[in-house]
Formats: sequence, structure tokens, C-alpha cells
Amino acid sequence: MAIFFRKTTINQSVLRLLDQVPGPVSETALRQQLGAAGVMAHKTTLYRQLEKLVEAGKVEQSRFADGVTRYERKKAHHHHIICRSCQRIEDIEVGAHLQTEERRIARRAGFHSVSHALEFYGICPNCTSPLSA
Amino acid sequence: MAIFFRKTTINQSVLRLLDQVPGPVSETALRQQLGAAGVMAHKTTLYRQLEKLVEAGKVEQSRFADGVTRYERKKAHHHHIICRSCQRIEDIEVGAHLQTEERRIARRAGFHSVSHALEFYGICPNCTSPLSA
DNA sequence: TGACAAATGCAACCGAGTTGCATTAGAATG
DNA sequence: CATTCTAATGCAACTCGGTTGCATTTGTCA
Repeated sequence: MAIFFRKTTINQSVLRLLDQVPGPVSETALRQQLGAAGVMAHKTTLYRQLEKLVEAGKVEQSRFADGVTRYERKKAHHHHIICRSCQRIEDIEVGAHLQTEERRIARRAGFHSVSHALEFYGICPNCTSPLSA
Repeated sequence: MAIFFRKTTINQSVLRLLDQVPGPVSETALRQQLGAAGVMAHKTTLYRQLEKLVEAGKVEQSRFADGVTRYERKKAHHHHIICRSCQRIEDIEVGAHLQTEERRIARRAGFHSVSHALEFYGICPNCTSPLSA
């Protein structure tokens, strides 16, 4: 049985915005962007709506190394690489190694239902090239 | 030039405790354990001392999916698997795939100085076996 | 149209982590 | 030992992401 959603302005705007935005956004950023588009929403509302969307499997949630949780439309399993300089976030896909690794770990340590959280960090091309100087 | 450390009770106790404890500990847990051992320390002090230890390369710091930063004595590069039920944290080593992966990513996306954050989550043997029932 | 539950807003709160400032106390020097 | 310099500590106040309880609004459905 699917989770029940009522059709409301905020509700709709959230999903639409997440569809447009490339990459994960924090609740704060989401609220600002909604505000800019004329949709005022309280942070409590957004957190609750996002939670529902996550439960419904429409949105994916991940916590980054800066301690902030960000949300994005669910797509094929992938990971992110975050620029340590400009904070830009890009999608990347990682080979099948990790699945193998997960199974190996599960077997060896007696754990089950194993999943993982993986993010890469680096310096992106823009921040590498000599903009100044 | 090495970072300068003065020999103080707290300072020493922190390192000693991190040596004894198996796995990463949060500042809060650290403070409680120190307190139980008769060493009272203010949280500000601990955060600052831990920061110094991290800078000095003696302690490793990582942020977990619950949003809490935990600290542990630095050893060979490894990862953790966290029980989703009892929160127990175990060390695991992951194959060399990730290094390969990092290099591949760096090349493909034009990023450099790439590093990663990886944690596994699952249900540990204890929490799997029928304790109740 | 009426009723019920979902959605919203608000205020207050929580907990991790930070900052500025005054005080305490190692360590080095004469 | 006394002096001096600065690391280390404690404290209060704050920031910020996120949560909770409660009252109010509003969508949906009979």
C-alpha cells in the first residue's frame, strides 16, 4: 500500500524543484529556492514532507561530511564527488566492486542487510585552473 | 615542525583512553568516560584538544551517518561497519579496489587530490540471533 | 455538506559544535 | 626560585540543523 499524499502547493513544488535541480540539496537551500519561486514553506513542513518522500522511495537522502543532510530525486544507485574548494557536487557511478565487497563483508563479519555510504572528495577542474594570478 | 603539546592531565588521559577504546568515540562519550575515570573536562577543551590531535596526525576523525563526529587513534587506513540496531562499530578493511576507483574517478572527472568517506551499515550477529522470542 | 485525517505553521526545544574572553598553569629562561 | 610567555582550560553565550507538541487550516471522500 502506497503512502498517501494530498495534492498541495508545497508538496508539488518540492518534487518539481528536486526534478530541476542537478544534485542533492539541503532543506535550507530547498526552502530558499522555493521562497524565490514564491512558495513560502516552514522548515518543519519541508522536513516532514521530505521524510515522507524518502519513505515513499521518491527521494534519496544522504548525510554529507559537513554534517548536513541533502535530498535528491531517486535514480540509479550512484555516489557523489564533492569539491573541497567550491562545494560543487557531481554524480559518479562506481564499479560493481562495492557490491562484491558488501557481500564479502556480510559473510565474514556475520552482518546482514548490509548497505554503504560512500562519498568522494577532491578538487574540481575549475578550482584547479589558475583563475587568479 | 611538530605541533606543540603541553603535558596536562586531560591531554594525556584523552590519548590513553583512545588507545584503550576499540573503535571511534564521540566527544560526548569521551567526556563521559573521562568523567567516570575521575578526569573532569569541559566539552570545549575536548573539542580543541581533539582538533589538535587530528592536526598532529595522532587521531583520525570521521563523521557518521547519525551526524556525529567520532575520533579514534590513527592506524592503517580502514573503514567501519555500524550495526543499525545496536550502533556497535567494527573495523573492516576494504580491498584495493577503492584506490583504483579513486584514480579512475580523478582521471575521468578532472578532479585531483581525491579521497573518500566510506562506511558500511548492517545488522550484526548479536542483533540477528533470537534473544527475545 | 459534513467529517476525518493530512498538511501546515509556530514556538519551543535538543544536541553537536563553535567563539570570545578571562583565568590557570606548564615550560623555558635568567 | 622568580619571571615571563603562551598553551590549556573553563565558562557563557551562541549557531545551526533538526525535532516535537499542539493548534489551525485544508484536501479528500462519503
